[in-house]
Amino acid sequence: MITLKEISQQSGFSIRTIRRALEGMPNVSREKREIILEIARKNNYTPNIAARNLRLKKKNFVGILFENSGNITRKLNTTYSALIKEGFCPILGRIVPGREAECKQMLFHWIGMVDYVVVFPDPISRVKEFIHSLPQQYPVKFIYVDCDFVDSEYSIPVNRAASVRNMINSLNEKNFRKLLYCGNTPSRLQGVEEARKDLQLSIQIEHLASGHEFDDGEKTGPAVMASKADAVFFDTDRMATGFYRYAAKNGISIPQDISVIGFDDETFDEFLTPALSTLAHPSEDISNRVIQLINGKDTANLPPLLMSFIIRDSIKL
Amino acid sequence: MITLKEISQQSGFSIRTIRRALEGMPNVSREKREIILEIARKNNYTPNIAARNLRLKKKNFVGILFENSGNITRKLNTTYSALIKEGFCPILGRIVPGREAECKQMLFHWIGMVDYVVVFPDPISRVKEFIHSLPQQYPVKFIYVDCDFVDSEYSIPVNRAASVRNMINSLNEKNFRKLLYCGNTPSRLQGVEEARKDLQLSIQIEHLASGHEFDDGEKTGPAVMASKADAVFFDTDRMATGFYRYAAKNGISIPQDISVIGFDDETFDEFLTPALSTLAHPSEDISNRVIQLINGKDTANLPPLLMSFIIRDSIKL
DNA sequence: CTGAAAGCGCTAACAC
DNA sequence: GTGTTAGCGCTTTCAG
Repeated sequence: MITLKEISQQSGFSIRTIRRALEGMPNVSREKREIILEIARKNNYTPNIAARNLRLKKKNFVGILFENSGNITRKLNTTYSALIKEGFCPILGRIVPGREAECKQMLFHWIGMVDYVVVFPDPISRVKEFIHSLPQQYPVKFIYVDCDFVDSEYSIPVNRAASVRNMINSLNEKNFRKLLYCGNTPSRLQGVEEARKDLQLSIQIEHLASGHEFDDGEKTGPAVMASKADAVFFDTDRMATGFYRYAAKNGISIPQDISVIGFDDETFDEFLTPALSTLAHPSEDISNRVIQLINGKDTANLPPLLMSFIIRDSIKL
Repeated sequence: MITLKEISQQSGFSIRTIRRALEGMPNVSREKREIILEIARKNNYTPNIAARNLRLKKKNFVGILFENSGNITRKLNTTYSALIKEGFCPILGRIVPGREAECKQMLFHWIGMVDYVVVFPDPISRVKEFIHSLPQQYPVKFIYVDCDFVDSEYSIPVNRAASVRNMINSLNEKNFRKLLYCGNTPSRLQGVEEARKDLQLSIQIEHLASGHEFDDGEKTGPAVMASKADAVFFDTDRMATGFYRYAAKNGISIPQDISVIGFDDETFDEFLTPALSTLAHPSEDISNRVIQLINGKDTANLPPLLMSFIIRDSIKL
């Protein structure tokens, strides 16, 4: 890895001249420029961005912390690309429940590299306290995406309750008779309540409390079918996948016997059989707000974002 | 973000003393140490690692390039954790087919930050030329994991053919009559051939050429069933998932009617119904070799790694 | 047209 | 015990 200084020594010109040549600035004689460019090319010169940032007191890196262990979700991917497009360099880091220490060590390395860290907690986070404790510990700004348990000026809120309400309204318009909500998340429950109260619905809604993992989805199978609902809405796509297993084992056809709706729009949803309908995070909107925040704009007064209802084969139309 | 210099100014002691206090070194009087620690704590001092690395000409960051767009695979996760455990800081970056420019820009930022970049190509890579071109362009060392199309002293080879052969041998021992291999990948084909030649097999093997995406798996459905094989082995888990859809739509029971084996051990495999059997990458072995390489050990003479055959519900025993 | 030099935040050799 | 200083690779101001 050759440096400006070395190019300067090899060529005999000053560092200032090297830079002028490399940056294509005027005021360098043709011959010198060519000599310099030749040396740079031959040695594969690339500037040391760490040194540049140090000098400029400016940081091109933006941290992205995400919790979901296996999947890089759609919203994260969109933000990642948007950051690169804006000239930043995203660096990804995982938070794994039970391995918070790893994450701390990583953040420690990030100091001096990043001004901002975008946090994407799991829709149902298992490391709330840890995420909560971050801002006090590191001299960087944390941007919280769809994270209702942290209050910060750098928040990008998503109104999940309103999104659930809209989804229920849509089912109602499609003449579904009875929806069973399966899970136990405040935002979803609130959405269900809002739908019941605010809208004139003919659809009947019931709630079945349960966990929100794969196994929970499978376990609720008998109760779901006993409810005689014609549609079931789960807390997570994982859960819905669990219910798929119950259905497969018990001769239940989706969506003929019951329509299924998940939450999150995980990448595998469309590869399930039948492809899973779900509520999807507003990836584009999120990445736009992230960019705005990093560029110093105040987004505190903007309204919360909404998720969209993605209808796939798991819904009987 | 407070710096050593500022602590020095606020306290009136020299930078050297500050460091000694902060690092817990001897030769600082108790009172001074306490004053210093107090200032540091109050201002939340964290060292600027970028500056430290610049000074030490040492780089704690290790890049990890991965191609698989939605999933962070098991082998990548294991390496990630291992690196942190060893005191390095992994920074993740995606390669997305069609977006090589994004990746280049990212790598550009990494220069000066990293000495090593670990590359995890997709099992069936769509950016071979790009990956091939990397070493010539950036002054860092690229470590290639299970990447048979690049030849480098920093390679971690995985013998996929031998792994396939072992899997077939195992099926043979379980008294399967006929295996259909579905796909079109040289390494798998070679494994099939080796099994045929080297082993005394009673199992019959046929090959059905096809693509290796989700849709290809679904499309091969009729031919797979027509083959009367009692087990089918696909090029990828994605493909196997596609075949699951065909099975679901056509009343075919897995594994009663046919056993299914994938390749990759994607995170969603165990959530499919039935849970998908597959060949899994040797995550632990890979991460160990990565660490060895980064620590300057020569692994060129070590034997290639082997994948393991993970038997789940999709195989009839 | 070209060069010298300061300084970003940190570490470590060397002095007192 | 404590302070001074050079230098990592880069950018930029100022002087010729």
